[in-house]
Amino acid sequence: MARRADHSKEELASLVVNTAEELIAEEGIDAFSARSLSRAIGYTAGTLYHHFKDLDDIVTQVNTRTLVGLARAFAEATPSADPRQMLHNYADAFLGYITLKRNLWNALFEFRRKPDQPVPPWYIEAIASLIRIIAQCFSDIRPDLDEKTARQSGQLVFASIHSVVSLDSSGRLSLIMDRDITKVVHELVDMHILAYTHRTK
Amino acid sequence: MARRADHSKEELASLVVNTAEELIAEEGIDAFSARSLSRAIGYTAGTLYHHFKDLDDIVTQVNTRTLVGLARAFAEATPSADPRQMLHNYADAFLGYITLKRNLWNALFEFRRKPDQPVPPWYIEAIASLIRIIAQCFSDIRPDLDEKTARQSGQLVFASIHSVVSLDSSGRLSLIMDRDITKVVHELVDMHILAYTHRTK
DNA sequence: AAACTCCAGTAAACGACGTTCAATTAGACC
DNA sequence: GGTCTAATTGAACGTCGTTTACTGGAGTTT
Repeated sequence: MARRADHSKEELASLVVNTAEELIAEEGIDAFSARSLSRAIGYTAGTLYHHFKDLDDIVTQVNTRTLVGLARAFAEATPSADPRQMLHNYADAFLGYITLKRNLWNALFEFRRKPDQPVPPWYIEAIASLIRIIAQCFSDIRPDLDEKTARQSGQLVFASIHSVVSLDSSGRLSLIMDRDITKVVHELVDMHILAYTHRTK
Repeated sequence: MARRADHSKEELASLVVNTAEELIAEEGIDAFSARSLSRAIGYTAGTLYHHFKDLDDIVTQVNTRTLVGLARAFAEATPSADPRQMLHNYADAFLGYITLKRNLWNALFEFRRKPDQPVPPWYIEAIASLIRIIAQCFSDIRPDLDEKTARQSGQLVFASIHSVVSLDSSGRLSLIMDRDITKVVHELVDMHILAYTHRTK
């Protein structure tokens, strides 16, 4: 078994989170456990609890990375002067990212934290910053509408797309429709653009 | 412990499903287990496996009831000659039903069946019949568009609303927005109507 | 260099989980 | 009453997250 000389406190902490990320990415959140993680890093399960509050703590750190990665994917989306096209480009960035990191993305929303456990605030802030980017496109489409309306549309399109993609990832989209997720997402984007374009207030 | 004289095979089967439904409705799917169920009916856990293949089997039967109940809620939605109003009425029926049966509704989508386990076909058919009802409203709004377009819009609005409601039920809608689910759902309906009304093809 | 303190890490345990199975036992039939 | 069958049990298996008493090596003090 590994001894403390092998890794400093910080090294071990990042070893744990890195390995957790790999395991979840490869095997999915269902196959992830305290014992499989500790086995993978060459320590026993108890050690994890000296460095992290619980498994939730570890998964949350992995999830944070996943969210940061999505923000980067957004930042690297193909630029376009047309806000409508830009919304589609963000959709492609989103689709590309979650396709690449399917299991990690699912972990973000499938991992069941124990009840009452509040969502860490930077989760919310990370998502809010993505929605701000989307809302800006809506503002560009109809500059006459106020900022709140654009933000709400951004939230709606984000929630809709996220949800449909989640359904797809968990294999349940086929309960509702037998169509390609990429097509569905872009159709949703078109739908939101069309509705926003024709809004009266 | 209960003996076989207490319940016939059929009585016991329905006792199991009834009790499972009650337990899930009251405590949520997370608190539901083979042992808690068997304790509630006065048998041991092993007995469950003589009458059902596994827990999945039992939960699936409960879920089927939930879907049937939703179909009834749709059928009992306030009628309206205006297809746009009717879509909102269906949305209200949906919201009312899942508010009433929150935990059962969550069980439908949160219960993790083991991998590769195919979704029972009548699940899909039950949902398809709901979507047909919605698609009819879209057909009435724009009779000039073909049936396939209406059906796809029906699927899209169903998926969007279902997803947003799921996010809300699992407490994760607040990750994205801080708004009342009823408002959001009706706004989504309006948006889909607006977009459908202005479709070009 | 020996003694001492401290704490990272271990192994074992706890109480849960889904599921299986040999043994028992109650009811049905002859 | 005896025999057969099938329902039911209780213990067991291997899993899970988490806690805990103990150990032994590293760093510090004498």
